Amino acid sequence: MPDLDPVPGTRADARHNRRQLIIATREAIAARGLDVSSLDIAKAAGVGVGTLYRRFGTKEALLDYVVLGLYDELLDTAEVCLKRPDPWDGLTEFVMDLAGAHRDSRGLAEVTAACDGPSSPELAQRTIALQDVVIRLTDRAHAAGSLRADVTWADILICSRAALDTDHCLGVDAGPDGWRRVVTILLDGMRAPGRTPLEGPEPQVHRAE
Amino acid sequence: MPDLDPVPGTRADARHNRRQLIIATREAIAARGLDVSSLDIAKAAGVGVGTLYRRFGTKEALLDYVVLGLYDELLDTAEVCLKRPDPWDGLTEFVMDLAGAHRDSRGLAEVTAACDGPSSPELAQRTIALQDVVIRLTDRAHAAGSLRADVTWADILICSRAALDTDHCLGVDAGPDGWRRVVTILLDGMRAPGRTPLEGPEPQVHRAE
DNA sequence: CACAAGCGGACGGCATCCGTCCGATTACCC
DNA sequence: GGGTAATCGGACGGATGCCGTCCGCTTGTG
Repeated sequence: MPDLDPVPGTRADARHNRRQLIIATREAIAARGLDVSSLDIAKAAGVGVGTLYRRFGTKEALLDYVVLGLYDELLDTAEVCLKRPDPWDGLTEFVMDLAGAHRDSRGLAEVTAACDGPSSPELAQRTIALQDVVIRLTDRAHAAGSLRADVTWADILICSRAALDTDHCLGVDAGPDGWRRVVTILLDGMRAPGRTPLEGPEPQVHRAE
Repeated sequence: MPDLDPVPGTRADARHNRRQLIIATREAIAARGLDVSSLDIAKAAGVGVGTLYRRFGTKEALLDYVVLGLYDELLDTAEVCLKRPDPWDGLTEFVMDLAGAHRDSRGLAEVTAACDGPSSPELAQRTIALQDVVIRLTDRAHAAGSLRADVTWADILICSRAALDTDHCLGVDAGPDGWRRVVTILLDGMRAPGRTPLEGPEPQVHRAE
């Protein structure tokens, strides 16, 4: 959780409020997505809306800052997975983690789904870094022969969103960890050798240059 | 598309407007979900809001009627799948169809995800009927030995929501039919014999009695 | 202890939505 | 073809929600 405060000349209460705002924003976008009201965030942080705008200038800026933190955590996890001795273990762990992160924060899920590319240069940089790690994870698993050949790294990313909305269906309740069953089934379907050939075009990449 | 008009004594223009409203509502909730404004629906139908309320009494009533139609279509597809000679083919076709239906109508996806049970007795009846067909589809596939034993019929329902939000992730674009790749991978993961055991509790059922 | 920095939340302005109501229009029956 | 009752469109009142500012009061700090 990035809490270093970039404005060291501020008073102690201001720093404290800044932190509370970040924490509250994290929780708010996790639960309700990016469409949170300034008032909700401020209330949850125990401050007035004025303080939010004084500390961050814009609601937008606050959200950007928090989302960037989430991306950085994602990168950390990904690099841990890359260090696993078994390529398949590393890949599956990553997919499970990314799926979990998406589920843990609706706001994060909304940002990774943005089809017009990242909103800020910082986010674009993290996106590319994440893509690179996923490519390496996938290459390793392909080389080891544990991942079916027709599954691309882009499929891996797409599939890690599959557990997003799988809590209920037609009266069935998957329970709090039900999404893990879905991801497990998916991963089994990805193991080499594949059985049903994947048809249609592979997912395409828009690299933000 | 259910268009029989339940109020035969009405004038021709009234019947026509009623139909237009139903069509417009279908398209509106497909694209934007259940949270559509009366004005949007009326505009798309080429009528005034007054007509909407005159024909259906409530926005709620109009939505209910349209959703019920979607459920009935779902039931028809399901029963077609049940008639396929190969149990595995029938099951996979159903999962693909249900996933597609969820994707085709955001409104339908919102209704099937309702965790507090169906809102109307009519919907509850359709829900149970659908569950019954899925149970039979699953039993057949289990009996034939083509579906791994630890996948339950409830898993089938849950998994048919997995393709709901899989269009983009971190700059990757799955394309218009990309979701089919996800479902295909899932179905491969469901084939007997399973490889990674499914842990955790099975999805639970809330039968609306 | 003085005072600058910081605080809370009321506020004006804007957008959206619901469901009603009424003057104008039109389908249908004779 | 004409009279009439059914129907229509959309303006409207009332309600809600959100943004970002502004100002009188509070508080940390040198």
